[in-house]
Amino acid sequence: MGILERKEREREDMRRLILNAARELFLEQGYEKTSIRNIADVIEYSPATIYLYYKDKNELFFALHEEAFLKLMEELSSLQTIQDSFARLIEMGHRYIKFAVENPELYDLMFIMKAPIEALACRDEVWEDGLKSFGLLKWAIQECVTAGYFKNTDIEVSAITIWSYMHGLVSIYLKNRMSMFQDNQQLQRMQQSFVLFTKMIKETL
Amino acid sequence: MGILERKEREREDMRRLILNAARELFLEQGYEKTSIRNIADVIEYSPATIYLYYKDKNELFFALHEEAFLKLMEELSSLQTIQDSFARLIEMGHRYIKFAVENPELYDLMFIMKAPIEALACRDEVWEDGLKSFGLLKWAIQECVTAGYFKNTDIEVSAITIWSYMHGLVSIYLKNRMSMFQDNQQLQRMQQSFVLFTKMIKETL
DNA sequence: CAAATTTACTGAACAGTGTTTAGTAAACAA
DNA sequence: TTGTTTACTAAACACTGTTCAGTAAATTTG
Repeated sequence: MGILERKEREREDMRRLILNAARELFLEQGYEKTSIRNIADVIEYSPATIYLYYKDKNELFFALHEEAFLKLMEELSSLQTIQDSFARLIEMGHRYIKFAVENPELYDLMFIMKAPIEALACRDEVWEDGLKSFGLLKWAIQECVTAGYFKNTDIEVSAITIWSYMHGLVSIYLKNRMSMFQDNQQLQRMQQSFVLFTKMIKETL
Repeated sequence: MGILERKEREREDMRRLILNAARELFLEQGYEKTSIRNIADVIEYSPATIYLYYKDKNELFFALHEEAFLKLMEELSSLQTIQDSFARLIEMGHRYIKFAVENPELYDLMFIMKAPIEALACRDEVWEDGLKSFGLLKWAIQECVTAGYFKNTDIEVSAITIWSYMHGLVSIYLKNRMSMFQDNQQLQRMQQSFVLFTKMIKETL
């Protein structure tokens, strides 16, 4: 009975095909200007076909959101090689900013847009990707505590605080709310602020 | 020649009428589910009429965004009465969080959605509301420096850092990315984080 | 192998969206 | 009173996400 397996394979292939087209369009022209019909055009299938593989647009963008988390985790993976735990946390911050600036649409999908979270909600599942990356941050902080860099023991609260700062910084930038600075100064200001924040956590966490 | 003045008044009235309807619908059913046709229905005019008073949807939501800033500034106005400059800055933070939690749609409009900023961009004006409220934050920080609470003299960088943290905290919450905590714990965690952050800036800024 | 059934897909429709335009009726100016 | 401007709208355009009846091919059954 290899037929069922082949059909399952073909189904996965089709899901990939759709996802690849969706990603392409999404990344090159943004979420708002990407329609199911556009995606259907690219893969040369009818729009209705997409609904045989993804329940709705939210599910489709949830799948992309998962991919995005995979990419972020990949970019943070080589972090374990850094010995000093504080340096590691700082490098984690650098890469988080880099990821957000280089992949604004993916960042939006991961941490701002409703669509993926709505997809989760109506299947009432937990936000595993979020949990996992938040876990990584907590781990990095725990290591700093163990190494004696941080005294504060409530790692969860420390993690929220650090993540809030990081998310705020990049999303103010991504959503064009840094227009009080010249365009060419914005990234510089972010760097300056990041340096200040690292000093803050080093001295008081 | 009182006719021209009356017409101008009528024009303003109509803009108000549209804006009130838009605000009502927007606040009770969200941005995504509010259409020009819905607004037209409420005020009992044709959809096309709205376009005689607002260039497009972006302009309409820019007007609401301005209102929202007025409301935030109002909520922060009675702050000047607080004598101690550090206590004042902290209270400012409290009220910022309160505003965001109580007016999630307005907060979205002010700091996350593209629409209002796009309206600005295509008229190439500066983001005055943003500048003004950022100015208020800088003022509050300057007062803390003057009073000897803060040593750090780069107020602009301090302001970005504090605002980033505040914005991150509330927008993670508003965009439902705090699901790693039970629903009833989320606001508590935010408070705990805020307390930690106040300690951080008190000790190192 | 032929017939019956399942699977994969699509055209067309539904109910909406933002926006534009041609045309109309009322208000105003001459 | 005539001519012109103003305020408004019906209808259309080009879209959107989503559903569903119908079709043709693939697969299973007799």
